[in-house]
Amino acid sequence: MSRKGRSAKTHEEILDSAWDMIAEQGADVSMLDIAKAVGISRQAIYLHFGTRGGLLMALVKRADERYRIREDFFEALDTRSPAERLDACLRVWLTFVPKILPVAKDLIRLRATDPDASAAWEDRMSDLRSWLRQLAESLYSEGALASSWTIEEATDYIWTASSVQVWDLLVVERNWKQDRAATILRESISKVLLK
Amino acid sequence: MSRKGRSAKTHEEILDSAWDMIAEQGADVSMLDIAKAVGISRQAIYLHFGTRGGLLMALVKRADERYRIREDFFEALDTRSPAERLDACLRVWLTFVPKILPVAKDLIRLRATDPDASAAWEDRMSDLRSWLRQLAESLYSEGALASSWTIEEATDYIWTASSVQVWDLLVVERNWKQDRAATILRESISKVLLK
DNA sequence: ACCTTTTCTTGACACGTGTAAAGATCTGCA
DNA sequence: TGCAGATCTTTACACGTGTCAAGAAAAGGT
Repeated sequence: MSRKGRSAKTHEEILDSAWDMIAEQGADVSMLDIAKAVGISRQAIYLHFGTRGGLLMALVKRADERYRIREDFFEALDTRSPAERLDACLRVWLTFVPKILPVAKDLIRLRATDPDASAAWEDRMSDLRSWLRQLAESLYSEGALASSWTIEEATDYIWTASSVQVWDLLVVERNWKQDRAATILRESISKVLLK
Repeated sequence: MSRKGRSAKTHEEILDSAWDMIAEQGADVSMLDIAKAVGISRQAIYLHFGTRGGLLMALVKRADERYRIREDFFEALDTRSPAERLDACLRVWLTFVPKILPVAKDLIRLRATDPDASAAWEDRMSDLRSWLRQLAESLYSEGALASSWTIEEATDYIWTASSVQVWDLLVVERNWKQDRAATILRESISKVLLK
């Protein structure tokens, strides 16, 4: 957990404050702002999380566990009908995306300048893609995938079309309601991939 | 052009160097790096472009004009058959996207912290959406749009699905070849939108 | 050649991230 | 109680963006 010999209490307090503040103000929140809110020094945060990217990554991973994204996804992966399986998996993921949106956006922004943040995010995306690959494989092996798709391309397509970036464009930039965005993304991905 | 009483020669030299350096190293290029390459002081760049976001925006706008994106798009908009029209417009746009990708990515990154960059980019995206809206309108009025789509939603969907962000995910993150990415995006957008 | 205006440079500052080292404080335990 | 180690603070620095003001240098006209 990258906090060699650090207080678990302070650790959690930082995460709690940071989550709330970033949800409200995004990239405008400085490390000093978060430190002040917790009542500690700026450097204490660096001792706990290394960099801003490290803090954001810890927030994402905590959310992963709290919302049981992995468990819910694999439960959806059990759905029998291919079409319903794709729909169920996308429902799970698209329910999770808005929850981590502010933190994930800032993390994506930092990837350009923070190699550690970049590696950690890529690692997590690699996991997500392995789940989506299983989904694509199951669709393929049951003959549900439209003929022109390979498993790899289908995986990448789902990954892209249901990404944080796409969600941000529709919901934040274009003010789509969350339900509407989720519905259209699920329907359009199904239409593109399935026979 | 935001360069009240500044040398046009220096202005162009900055743009030339910045374009090349950002194409190669993206966000790693500092304003000082660019200044050194041109042989001027860091502050001279700020006198010409205000901020890093201003410089990037000037690069994007110069590319808009050089590659005649607007003209080419409206020429494609003249295509008679609805399906071919959508395809032609997407071809034009998706040919342009990779050209501005490095600069656009950095600009998108800066939006979170630079209000001017944010406003300028949003302004440009507003133009693009007005073009896409005309495309969506023409498809709608000729009955080519699948029944569930409104003009506004179709516009936003095309805008999102053919965005710089989506291109980046497929081509940069997932190493898709440009042709393959363009083809799949064109085909999938057509499949989703058209009857 | 001279003077003026335009253009660019220099140096300084505020604020952000990230790193390092030294000192203070708090905690558990003998 | 008092020590030792863990934890946090303080101070300082390097580098980035962005802004400001004073001055040098180049360009132009007369």
